[in-house]
Formats: sequence, structure tokens, C-alpha cells
Amino acid sequence: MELKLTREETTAWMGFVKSQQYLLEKVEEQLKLKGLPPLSWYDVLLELDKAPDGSLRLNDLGKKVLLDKYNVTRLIDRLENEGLVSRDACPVDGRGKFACITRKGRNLRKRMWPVYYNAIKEHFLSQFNKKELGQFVNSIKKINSQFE
Amino acid sequence: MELKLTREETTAWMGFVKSQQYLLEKVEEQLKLKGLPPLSWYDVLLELDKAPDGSLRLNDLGKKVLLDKYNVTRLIDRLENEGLVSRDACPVDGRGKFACITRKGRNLRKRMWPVYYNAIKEHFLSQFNKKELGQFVNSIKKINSQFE
DNA sequence: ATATATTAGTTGCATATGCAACGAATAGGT
DNA sequence: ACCTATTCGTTGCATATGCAACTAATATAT
Repeated sequence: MELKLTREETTAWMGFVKSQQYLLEKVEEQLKLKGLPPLSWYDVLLELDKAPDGSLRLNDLGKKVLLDKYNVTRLIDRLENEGLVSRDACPVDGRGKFACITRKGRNLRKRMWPVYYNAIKEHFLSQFNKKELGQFVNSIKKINSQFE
Repeated sequence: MELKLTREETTAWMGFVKSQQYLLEKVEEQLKLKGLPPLSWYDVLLELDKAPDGSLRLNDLGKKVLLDKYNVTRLIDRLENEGLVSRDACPVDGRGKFACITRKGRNLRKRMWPVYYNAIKEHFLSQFNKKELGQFVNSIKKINSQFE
């Protein structure tokens, strides 16, 4: 067993990891600069905004944003403290809770989007032409197919 | 100003972010499963292992692994506590410190590598053929070129 | 040469995350 | 129906990260 990566394989993996670190750092930096909360808040608000009635069970929300349940609890705590979300009981499952986005929450998400959008455009999408984007999406889909 | 991403652009960005979350989670999971420390330790140990004399100024190390200086200080604290690294004064700059990898540190890195390697192979590289890997590297290089 | 600004690294405090254990409620097996 | 196992969400405690302030040393300007 060889346990050695080729030069290209190493570049692929290391470059992949670094690129994401750079990009997310850029996004967070821009949000902070505009006095906006971190990307994790956006992710949650977006999922709730998209959901019917603007609400999701905490458990389902956690799956969508890839957070462990205790982190969901606490993130929702923070959002609730800011009045961006409310916690509602679940009528059909006594254990469950819904997180429900408020008007204020929807507004905040709307204000965050342009900042996020610009960072994505400027640092990510701008690097590709149409064909390259297609290839990139292909690669990403292959990686993600194993996780679904 | 439109502020809207196409379906493909959204897939590219979201998929990109998710794929990395999944992959890093897998790597960390495997390391933990084998009773090994987190990937951040590996990154530091690798940089030191590669460096001449196995040592780097904390500042330079921080740039290589994309950590802020206070996080470098503390990560090196932890590694030093485990005897994986030593802190040495810098002869030419009284402010500076070197982090220097110990034999124990080199050994630990060696033990971590197969676990890391297997995760990369199994969940990342296995998804590509030679040509696809080349395309992927191309894309990644484009993204990263703006940060160097 | 002296005063000022910058840099390297560290530290205190606030916040965020991971882990294991818990209580309450539901689901499954007999 | 009853007992057990599982699930949902939360909490206490330990660890990790971010921010701003700090010390000590070097670099810059006049």
C-alpha cells in the first residue's frame, strides 16, 4: 500500500480546501464590514424563508444546514433573542419544536443577500466562463452524490 | 442591478460549500475514530515537517495554515503541551519565536497520514477520472490565483 | 539619536462549538 | 397494555475561536 498522492491530486485537495477557506473568509469579512451577522445566520434564515409557513422543525433545519442538534438549539436561541425567529410547539409531536422566521428575520435576510451575492460574484463566479462553470458543477455533483 | 444567481450558479456555490463541509466532516470523523487529533494539528505538523530544520516562525506558520496569530499561539500551546513541538527563541529578532517539531511530533504526523489519505482517496479522489481531476484542478487554480 | 509607528507574540474576556448526559415524548415489540 | 428503545430538543462542562488590549522588540522618520 503506497499512501502517496500525485502532485496533481495534492493540488486538487489542498487547493480545494484553501479555496473554500479564502472564499468564506471573504464573505464573513464583507458581512462584518457592513455590520451584519455571520453566514450561519443567513443559512438558517434562508431555509426558513423558503419553507412553507416560514417554519421548520429544528431537526429538519439542522439537516439542511449541516448542524448538530445542540448547535441548532443554540443558534436558534441567538436568533430568537434578536427577534428574528420564534419557537413554536409542534401540534403532532410533543417533543418537537418549530423555528419560525419573523418579519424582522425576513428583512435581515434580504439585507444580507446583496453582500453575500457580491462576494460570490466577485470572488467565485467571476473566475469562470460558462463552460468552466458547467464542468465545475459536474465535479461538485459527483462529490456530493455520495452523501445523499 | 439584478442580484440573482442562475440555477447553475447557485448549484455551483452551494454545492461547493456543502461538499467541503461533508468531506472535512468525514476526515475529522475518521481521525476521531482512530483516537487521533484534529486536522488542524496535522496541518501544522506537516508544515513544520516540510520546513528546513523542522521549524518556522509562528508568524510564517500562521500564514501557511491560514490562522490568525492568536490562534497560532494557542494551537502551538496545545501541541507544546503534548510534546509535539517546542518553542525556540529567534536569534535575529527578539520578538520572534520558532515552533519546532519534535520527533514525537513527526511520528504523530506519520500516524495521522494514512487516515487522512484514505478519507481523501475514498471520498474525494475516487469521484474523478484523470481528465475530470485535471479540469477540477484548473477551476481551483483559477479561484486561488486571486488570493496569492 | 530620539521619538514614533509598526510588528511578533501573548493574554483576558466574550462567544461559539463539541461531547455526554438528561427529561420528555413517541415508536416498536411482545 | 406494557416494557423497552429511540428520537427531539436542551443543558453543563470542557475546549476552541474571535476581538481588543497589551508587552517587548524592531523599523522608520526627522
